[in-house]
Amino acid sequence: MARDPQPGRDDDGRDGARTPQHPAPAHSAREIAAAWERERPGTPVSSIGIVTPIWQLAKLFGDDRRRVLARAGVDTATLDLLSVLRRSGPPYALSTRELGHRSLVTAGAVSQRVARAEQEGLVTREATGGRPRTVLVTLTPAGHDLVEATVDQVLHREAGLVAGLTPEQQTRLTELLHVLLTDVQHRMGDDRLSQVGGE
Amino acid sequence: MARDPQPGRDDDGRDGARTPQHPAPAHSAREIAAAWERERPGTPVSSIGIVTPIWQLAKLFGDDRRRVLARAGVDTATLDLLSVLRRSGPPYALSTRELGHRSLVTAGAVSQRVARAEQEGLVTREATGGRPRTVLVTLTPAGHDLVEATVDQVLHREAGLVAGLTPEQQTRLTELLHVLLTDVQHRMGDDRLSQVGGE
DNA sequence: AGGTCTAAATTTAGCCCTAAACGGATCTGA
DNA sequence: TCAGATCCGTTTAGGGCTAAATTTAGACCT
Repeated sequence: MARDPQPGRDDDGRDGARTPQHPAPAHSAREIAAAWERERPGTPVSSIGIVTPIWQLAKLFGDDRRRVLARAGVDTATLDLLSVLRRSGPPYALSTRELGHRSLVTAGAVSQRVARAEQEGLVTREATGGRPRTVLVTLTPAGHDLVEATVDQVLHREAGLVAGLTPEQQTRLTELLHVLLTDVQHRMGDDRLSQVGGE
Repeated sequence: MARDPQPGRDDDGRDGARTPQHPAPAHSAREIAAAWERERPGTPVSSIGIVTPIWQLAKLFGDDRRRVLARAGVDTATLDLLSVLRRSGPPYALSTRELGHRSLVTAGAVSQRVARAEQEGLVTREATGGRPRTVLVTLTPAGHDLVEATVDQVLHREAGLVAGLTPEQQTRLTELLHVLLTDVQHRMGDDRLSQVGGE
């Protein structure tokens, strides 16, 4: 969720963003937590300061990346697939199972991504007689070229977006995010924890 | 259309494992950056330590929230809409424009969200003869009840997910995320910056 | 060997979103 | 007064994803 507190007084009203359609504002985690406290005293707001900005940043980064890649005629899901293969090094081939693990998407999503990329000649798919049934996805020269032509653009752009933080802040943020991510992955592993926990 | 939490599925008593399909692993930002360096020396990897974990955390939190809410028969987009209205306080009404701003989605998405929620009797929509053409969306008692019945579950669950960080770490992370978010929003405002800049 | 079990990939149904085209009403200026 | 510029909201086209059903081919057992 992402939202804000008060309808009335505000500060924006300036400039008209050029970006496609959507607006920019979106209110801060601080304001959202305050609004819950005001409307529903006792609401457990402690996680909002972390979860909300993470969600908002992911949305902003994701939308931005999609727009940058649209110019190159690729979509983010395809570039993600190709990048994973490219990064894995020669022979640039992985099983669909491995692809799902590394991209955090379901097997069905991998199947569809690969089918689209194969259609465009960016990867090939071959059934190796693995144990139960392993399918190996391999990067084609065209796929390799596409990664080379776009990945620096994306990373360079994103480096610019986080450049507002000092090197020390970037380091500290990276560390904290790493700790949180590791811990969250661990907790999700043992789900059935409190899952919903009721009141 | 209102959907029930967990339909029929009763034939098989045994279950317990909850996680639907997808795996857990996913490589860390550190490994990803190292892989790019190894495969393509010179790749601008400086942003990976920040952007990648943010993206992964948003995915994990989002998937988790969707599963928690599915039990209550709601989807995340609808709860987001209802929450924004609920938090705005009496009379629990906002324009579609304002809704888009606060949820970071396009006008088209707002239109669809409201249409679905209206269909389920969670909000009402009325054209006020505002300036150019303003549509006011108002929370119904049913919508209000749904928020009350679910929002604590979600927030409580998420508080548990970030509980692995010490209070000091949580505070520091909240601060850094806030700074980064503010800065990124500012930079996105003056787009046309380097946009693609690449070579 | 033959029958079942199981793991992996694919297919299907349904949802949500963005971008762009559209529809309508207000305001502006000649 | 009327054309045109604007500004909003809605609609449409198409993409991507999850969850669940389905298919497929080794593995295991008797």
